[in-house]
Amino acid sequence: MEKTPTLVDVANLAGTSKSTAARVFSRNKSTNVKEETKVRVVEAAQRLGYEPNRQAASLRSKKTYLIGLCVHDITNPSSPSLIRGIQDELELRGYDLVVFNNDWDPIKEKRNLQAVTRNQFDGLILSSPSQDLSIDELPNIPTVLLTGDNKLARFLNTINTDTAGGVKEALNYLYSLGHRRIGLLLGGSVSQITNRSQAYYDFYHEAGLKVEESLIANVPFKVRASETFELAKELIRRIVRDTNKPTAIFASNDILGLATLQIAQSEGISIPEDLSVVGMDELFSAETASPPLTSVFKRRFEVGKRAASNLIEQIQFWSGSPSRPVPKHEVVKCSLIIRGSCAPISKNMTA
Amino acid sequence: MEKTPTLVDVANLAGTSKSTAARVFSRNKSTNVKEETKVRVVEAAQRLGYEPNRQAASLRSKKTYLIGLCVHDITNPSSPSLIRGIQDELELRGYDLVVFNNDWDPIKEKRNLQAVTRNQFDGLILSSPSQDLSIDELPNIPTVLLTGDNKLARFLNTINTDTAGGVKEALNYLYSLGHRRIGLLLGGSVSQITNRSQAYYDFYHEAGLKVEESLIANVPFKVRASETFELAKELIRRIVRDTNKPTAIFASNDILGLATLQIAQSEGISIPEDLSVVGMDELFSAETASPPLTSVFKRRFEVGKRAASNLIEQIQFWSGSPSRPVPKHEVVKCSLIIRGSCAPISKNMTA
DNA sequence: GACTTAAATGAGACCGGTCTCAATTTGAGG
DNA sequence: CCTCAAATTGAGACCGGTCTCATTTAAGTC
Repeated sequence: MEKTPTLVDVANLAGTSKSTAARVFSRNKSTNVKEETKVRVVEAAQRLGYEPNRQAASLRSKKTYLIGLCVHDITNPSSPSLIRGIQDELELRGYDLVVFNNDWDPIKEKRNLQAVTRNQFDGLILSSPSQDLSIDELPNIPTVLLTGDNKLARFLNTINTDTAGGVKEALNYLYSLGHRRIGLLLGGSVSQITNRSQAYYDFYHEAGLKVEESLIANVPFKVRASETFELAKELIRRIVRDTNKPTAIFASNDILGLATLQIAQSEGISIPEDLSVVGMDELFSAETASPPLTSVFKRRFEVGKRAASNLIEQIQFWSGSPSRPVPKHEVVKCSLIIRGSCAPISKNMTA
Repeated sequence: MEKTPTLVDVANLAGTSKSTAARVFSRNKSTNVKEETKVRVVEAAQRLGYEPNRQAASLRSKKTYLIGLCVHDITNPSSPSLIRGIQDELELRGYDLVVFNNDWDPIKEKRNLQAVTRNQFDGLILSSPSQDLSIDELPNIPTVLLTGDNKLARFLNTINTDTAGGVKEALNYLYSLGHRRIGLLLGGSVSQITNRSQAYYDFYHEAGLKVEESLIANVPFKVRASETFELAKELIRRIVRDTNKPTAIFASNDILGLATLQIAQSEGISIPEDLSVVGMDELFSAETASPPLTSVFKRRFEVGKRAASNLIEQIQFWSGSPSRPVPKHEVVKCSLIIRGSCAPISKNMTA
């Protein structure tokens, strides 16, 4: 039927040249078009229902206004708020976002990066690429990395959560409630585990306490959250049944924290009276748990916003320069959300 | 500095014409290229690190291999698995997905639709557009609708969850456990509320029971899940303190179900001994709650997959025809996930 | 070997914008 | 009214593929 109108159609109707009409819709501010002409063009466009064709535009201008994001899995509870932060920031600047899942699979990761190149995206946000990804396997476009502990951090801007700080804040809080024997549940990737256990050791050292290795447990990583959850329950049951059990537990992610809550309840341990629990990640589940789980909030939304604005800045300044600029690294502080899963230590706990 | 190689570069290196080289990378299967030539071209491409430029391709072919998805909010707990289903199905067909949030705002919704047009997307999935959106405000491209109760359903293919069926299944289950006085918690959009309360009335009618209006409560809709959660708690507290309280509660979404769990616990009502609870939506939180919440699973992932494959089919068959085809409507059945929040009715409940 | 048909390749227009550069118009100043 | 710089406008190449159509080459057939 009637084909979609093009810029030429608009120009004809408005009685100007294609060039002038183009200037009306150009993103480039420095276009000089007489007010009267502009009005005529806009009206013509309106009448025809004209909408600029971005594919055509980007072919010449090399700008697609599309950004790629590679995460492990959008289904992972920490993804949505990150993505939302990115989207909100991008929307302000007129960019759209395409999300890819790599499912922790390096092969898939590379395929996704290829798609990024093929689609001529203007920028890329990498949530946590595999360690063996090298810089020249990346598309040569502005990029932001969301993990500090990756080799690529030597080349790319990073926005990173201060998890170590968050761990310390949580431990400090438990310490201030009188807890001295604090269990540590570790999980996730290797770097997450080392990072968090390091913070734990540091805290104990600074506090002048001795670490009891029996209080530390490591939950093997599983892709599916519910599998992790099941595994964690087994482990926690053991810890909690131990005669020598801790008075508090710091779970380095909310899944572990929630598992602790559930196990405790099924074992007849009441929380927070008999055991204090702190989680990390600030999932919605933490809020709805019974009791609501005190948790270290990683502010993924904020991370997303910062990543996006950092990226746009890069896009604006990088254009033309031959090699990547010197990378900058930003850190986002965590904050502790206190809810009902912790209590001061009581007599009957210090058996 | 060395600019990215183009098809012409590849053709030159391979010693063929641009046309022949193009055929090697064409998606169109019916391309006749001699095996030997093909190898030469592929090798040349490899050597140059050539990656086809999709913007250029789509300018002429009118195919962008991009699909748009409009949801309320990616942060909404039911979004991620839906999106993942769509992505997985699209990936198989070589399409990528751009997600837009409308935040329940018709203005934003229209802006998003404009972006869909501007970007020349090949297809569109509308999660739940506002009721006052008319068919000619939509981009004239293949579209799938994910709500059956919208005016647009007269024009568009829909994939819809059989929520009414799910409600009945849940009520049936409670009935089979001996429950006769089942509370109903309603929430969400108007259509969701009418839909589910209708199913509830139908069930009671078919079972030959009389509905007690005092057992039905309506939680006003809030954008933020945690606000809904707080509101719900107030309401539930009232129901549960009532001397004439129900023996079971069906919450028409998991947020309400979880709120029930939390309130019950804080009121000293133990679940499932004193009160059975069934939720709906199958959030991860339902699994991690204490006790784990029995819930009607809406299979959003499946919905997503079906929506995507339905859309692709449309794209393949619709091409060229002047007007939209006669819409087809698919329904995805719910399934009840039984966990620990329900028990058979006991003597002391039937006061 | 000539003839017919299918397979493979090449030429060049075309998609709908952007971008550069030249041409035209406008406005201030003298 | 004339001059000159600044503001507007117009012309047309260009981006990197796809698509159509013509041409060349290969494969059968008798």
